[in-house]
Amino acid sequence: MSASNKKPSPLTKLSTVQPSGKKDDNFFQQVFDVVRQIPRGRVTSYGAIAASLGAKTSSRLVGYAMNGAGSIRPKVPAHRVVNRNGDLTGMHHFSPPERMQQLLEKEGVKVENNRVVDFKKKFWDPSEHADDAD
DNA sequence: CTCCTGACTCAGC
DNA sequence: GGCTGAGCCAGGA
Repeated sequence: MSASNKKPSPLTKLSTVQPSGKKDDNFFQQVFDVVRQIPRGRVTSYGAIAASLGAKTSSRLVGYAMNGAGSIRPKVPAHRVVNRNGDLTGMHHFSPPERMQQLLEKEGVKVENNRVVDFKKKFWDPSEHADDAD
């Protein structure tokens, strides 16, 4: 009933930025780190990752960072990262675009019409597990 | 150095 | 209900 699906998102400021004189690609590194923490059979959105990093406004950078996900090591489950609608926006960047859907389905995530089924159910909030790093 | 694009998202019309 | 513009940061031409 009622479809009042709002996302208040308290936004916990847990940004673990360490201005130790070394900033480099901290942002990208953090994104990869969070994505790697995504459990199997779960998915998350770019904005969620960006928000967990304290840069929800930089949701674009998350996607941009994933651009090199297939080139960095260890491998990053970029296929578990979709947009806020649960659409496989980045599927076109995979070797074969269908690879993303196959990987998701293989992990138990149903995908239909390039969209994650029950995305909200499979949604994995990095902010809730951000503390589980290391 | 300047301009533009990009796997996003929100607000406005 | 869909389209447009603006904001974000980084990298390439």
